[in-house]
Amino acid sequence: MLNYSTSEENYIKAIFHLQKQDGTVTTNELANELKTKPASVTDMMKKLKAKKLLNYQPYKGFRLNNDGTRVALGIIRRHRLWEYFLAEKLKFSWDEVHEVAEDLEHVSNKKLIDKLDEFLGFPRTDPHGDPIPDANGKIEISRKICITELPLHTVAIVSSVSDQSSEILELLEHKKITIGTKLEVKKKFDFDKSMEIRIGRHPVFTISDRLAQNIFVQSN
Amino acid sequence: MLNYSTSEENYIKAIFHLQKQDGTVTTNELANELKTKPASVTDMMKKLKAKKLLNYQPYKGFRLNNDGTRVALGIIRRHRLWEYFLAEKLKFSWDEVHEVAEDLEHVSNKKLIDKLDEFLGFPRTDPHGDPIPDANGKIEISRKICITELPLHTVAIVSSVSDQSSEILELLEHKKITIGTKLEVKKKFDFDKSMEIRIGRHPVFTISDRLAQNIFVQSN
DNA sequence: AAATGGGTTTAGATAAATCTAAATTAAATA
DNA sequence: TATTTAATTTAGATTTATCTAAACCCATTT
Repeated sequence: MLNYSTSEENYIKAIFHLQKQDGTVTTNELANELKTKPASVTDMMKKLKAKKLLNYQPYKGFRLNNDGTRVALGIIRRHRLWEYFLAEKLKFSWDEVHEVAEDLEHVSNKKLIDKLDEFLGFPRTDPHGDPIPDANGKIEISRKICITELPLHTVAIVSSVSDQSSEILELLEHKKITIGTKLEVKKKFDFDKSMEIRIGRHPVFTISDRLAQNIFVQSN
Repeated sequence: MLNYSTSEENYIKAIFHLQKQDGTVTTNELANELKTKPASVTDMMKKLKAKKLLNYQPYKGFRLNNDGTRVALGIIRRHRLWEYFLAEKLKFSWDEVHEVAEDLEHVSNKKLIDKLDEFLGFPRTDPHGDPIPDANGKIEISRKICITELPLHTVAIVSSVSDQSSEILELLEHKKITIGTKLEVKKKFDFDKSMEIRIGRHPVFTISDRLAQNIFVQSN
């Protein structure tokens, strides 16, 4: 099991998150995601290609291969276990864990992570509702759909939120939407794609399309 | 509170440990400690002097000033809290925690460390018996003496071991010497400075001077 | 098919941390 | 005090990760 630099790991993780399903990732997308410059991305892609972690032909975009995916899942496992630890044991609030885990995830001692996993009782999801890969890199494919796709008047349980900036988390807290919240979409407006939702017996209220796109529910 | 690179932190910590009491640290000592080259040490000393963390005149050795000491105590606090966490919560064995903590200590998020401290119940010493600085950088001055200084036939309690290589810890484990062990020096030999010690009602056995110099007991 | 323009890559520079080899200083010795 | 030697510093090179600016590719549009 080779070790990768913090910078390499950040690139690998970002590619994993961006490549979703079948597509490839472009230089600009990645530069934007990592708040770096396209030239830096190209340099790193050459390096990761040389390390055989991704498929990359100049001008054609890139995609993690099997080895790269395995590495990415290891990083995500560390990140999500630390998030769980921070929320569950250290009582960090939901919107603070991501940032701290960004640093902790780069400490890559397998025994540490496996023992942490055991200490935490082998949690299946992190505080945002995202599945945690196991020690072998296996991850539950979460059958989740965005509430923008949810039929009207159907109660569903919030299982995760995708954007993990503290801004969105602050907003969700204000609206009292969290993992496990039961909600129902009452109305959608074509004009701005905003929607009215209801939580339990509380009055109906409005959320923007931008926010709705980041809220997911379990679809089993 | 400024941030320092992993490399800077390793230098600061090493100086702190080497400078003991009143003396200064030399370039070679530090290079040896950090397994680096004297030229690299000189470069870093210029940098740390520019950051006003130490007193340094070319060819005269160096010593942390107040700010440098404060930074060092922060690093040591993080290191020892993680060691405690690893031993107490993750059930790492005594001789494994140091190495893992070497990585974790560089994650320098004050809130993380203060919450970890609280979660652990504000431990006073790490698994090696060394005191943990509090959130303000206060550290108990441990009144400990080396067993080489201990008068004969005086029972004392092992409170810490200084060298934290896995080699010494393996040897201590074999000899059944650990923090809290009650022992008594029965005989010292001038020739090789080896000594015979007794633990509880077990038969007397010999330890080398090299080992003895790393075993400390509380002297209150 | 030629031109345009956005996305991408290359070229060359910079900063951090390290190294080797050479020069320098200070302390010990003759 | 002059000399030797060991420790230390300087000079210059290397690696990693980044940047800016210039060059390049290619798909879409005239």
